[in-house]
Amino acid sequence: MPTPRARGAAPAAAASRPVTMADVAARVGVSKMTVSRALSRTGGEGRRSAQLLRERILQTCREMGYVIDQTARTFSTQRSGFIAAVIPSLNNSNFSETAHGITAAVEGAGLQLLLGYSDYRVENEERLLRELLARRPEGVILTGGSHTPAACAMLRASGIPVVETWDLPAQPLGHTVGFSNAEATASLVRHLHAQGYRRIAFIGGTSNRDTRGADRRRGYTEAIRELGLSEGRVISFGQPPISMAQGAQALAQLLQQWPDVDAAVCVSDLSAFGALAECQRRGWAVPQRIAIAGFGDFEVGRNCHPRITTVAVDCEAIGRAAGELLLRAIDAVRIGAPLPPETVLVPFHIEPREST
Amino acid sequence: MPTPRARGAAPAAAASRPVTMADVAARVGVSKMTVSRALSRTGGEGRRSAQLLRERILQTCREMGYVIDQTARTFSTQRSGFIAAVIPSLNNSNFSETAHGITAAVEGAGLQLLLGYSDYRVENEERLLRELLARRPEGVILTGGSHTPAACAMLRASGIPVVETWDLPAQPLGHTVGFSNAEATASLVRHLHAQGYRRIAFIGGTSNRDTRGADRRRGYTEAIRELGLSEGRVISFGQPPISMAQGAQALAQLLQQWPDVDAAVCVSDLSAFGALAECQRRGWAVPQRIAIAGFGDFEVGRNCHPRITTVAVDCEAIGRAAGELLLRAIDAVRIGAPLPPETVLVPFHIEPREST
DNA sequence: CTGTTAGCGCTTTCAT
DNA sequence: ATGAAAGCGCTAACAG
Repeated sequence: MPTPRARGAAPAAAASRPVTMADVAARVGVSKMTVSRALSRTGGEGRRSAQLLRERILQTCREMGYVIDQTARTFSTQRSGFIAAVIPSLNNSNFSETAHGITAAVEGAGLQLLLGYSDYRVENEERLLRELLARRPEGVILTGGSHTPAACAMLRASGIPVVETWDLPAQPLGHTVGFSNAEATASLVRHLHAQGYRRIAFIGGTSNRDTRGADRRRGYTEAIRELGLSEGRVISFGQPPISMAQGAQALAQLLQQWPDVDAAVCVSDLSAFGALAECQRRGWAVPQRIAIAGFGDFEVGRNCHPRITTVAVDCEAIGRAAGELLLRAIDAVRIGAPLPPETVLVPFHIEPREST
Repeated sequence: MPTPRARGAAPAAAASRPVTMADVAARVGVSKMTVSRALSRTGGEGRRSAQLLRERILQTCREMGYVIDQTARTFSTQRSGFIAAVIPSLNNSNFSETAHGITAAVEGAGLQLLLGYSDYRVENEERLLRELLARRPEGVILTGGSHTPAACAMLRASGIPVVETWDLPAQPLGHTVGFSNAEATASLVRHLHAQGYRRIAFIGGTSNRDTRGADRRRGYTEAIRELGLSEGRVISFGQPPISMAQGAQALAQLLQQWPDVDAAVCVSDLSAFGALAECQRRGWAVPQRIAIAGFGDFEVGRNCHPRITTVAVDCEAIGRAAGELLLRAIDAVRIGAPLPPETVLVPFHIEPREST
């Protein structure tokens, strides 16, 4: 049945309006439903004549340059076929590896990953989430456990499964895949203590914008206290994302304020590398004059000289686990039996290198 | 008008079905249209009573955790409200800055950016594009000028504006925002020549997966020839994304194969940094024993010691220009007067630092 | 200013 | 195995 407005039958010309399923059906001389079924059926058995018809339909689609309208399909089936993930920053190998892991986990299930980044701000996360949820993702993966009340409300109202990653929130919104940033940093401090370091400082951000950073500082403080070391050697710089340049600045400030310091634990490998480079610029031997440790096992820390002792986390595994958990949760919702909240702990380990 | 299936009126309980506009309308006691208008109208003048009603509607939306169904809206208006961009890699500050620039340019126009990454493979790009185009983006931004024939066909058939970035393709699909990677690398070689270097090598990838890398190598070769320097000093390593570790390996190979080399031009700052660290490990002074230059002005090259001479490109400007151009093209299509193909050249410059 | 009606392109359901 | 009708949630167009 041709629609009122004229639709070009030209094979692949940039039509003013895209070709619809009805156009294809009209051309083949069948109903829309037959085309719909030909496109969705995976290629079943059927009669010989049906097989041929199906082939003819697919061929016609190709000829006409027809691409199924996923927006209409989504609308009709109430299944968008994608999941949303919000990460703090694109330009951070930890999070981009996590995104890879998510992709790997969900692509087999025919779901697409839609990515957004918050620049480490919960307000941005809220805005992003509003836009993302408006497109009806089948599930959401978040980084960290800190969100605005409005964001939490939207997430709850959406009724879709949520996985929080990279952290162990006290009150999870749904499922969790992560580790204790505080515990990991405390392990690192204990490792340095075992190596003989006693005047250990911490270099990190000030704000609570980066809650993982704050957790790491807390882990440092707790370990220092527990080991009976002298406290208070904490240098704070500005807002995340923590940069190499900030690490360099912080190191300069650190050595001016506490010249006796013998080791610096940095909130990430990026700031650790900045601190390391600053030492090289000043001619201070690392680790002889001062030891430097980081967090996250970034490429730069594995490849610089000396290489940086760090806390290694399997970022891609976080993504894979989050993706798999979300998949199970989505299936569970679909059959009407929501999954009770689960927590997956991912392991971390200290990677001793030449910088300490 | 309540729909057949029961819908919980509970404020923010995890409803099995998301709240719809009809639910909100029923709660407020108006029609769907009034809610629709209250949500879409920017906040005009109107009567005092209408103002109050609008406020009450918005408040009810908030209370009920209502999020507009963008899929239905898209379907109804035939405007998806998003643009798609494909970048080679997430974990590359050049491309993530470009993505930032795109976001900055389009968010004012009420468009959302949907990001995909191809891992430097045109086949991945094609697959991604198929899924993206099925969701009816209003425009597409691509990285580079190399795509599969099928991808080009889909793009053309979609009839939506396309911008290619980071390159100057010989046969653009639509609009272009970029610079000549070959010319930029040639400039760098001429800069090194002016500094007195004569036995200049190139470290880069082998494959044509990274066409920008291949262009840079071509620029190197042309400049070497033009300057009458000795040719052939090219070390190639594996597949992109080019890594720091590959740069280190390549440097070792380079010095073994051509011990007389006095400068190395690397395909990116990442491989340049790997090469630099390898020199430090071997105790070879940079730039005295060998000078090292990179491409892209990455954070690591600005912060390491010595800092790396590089070709600086304003990546965010590429994104902004691409976003603005796409916006104009989308508007032009909407009024039925497609924009003729445009090309925007973004500037680059040599950033001399201590590594040369 | 507000309500009513009629689709957007597809799939589901039921009939043939 | 195929077709016809209904409807997913929203908005454009028109009526009041």
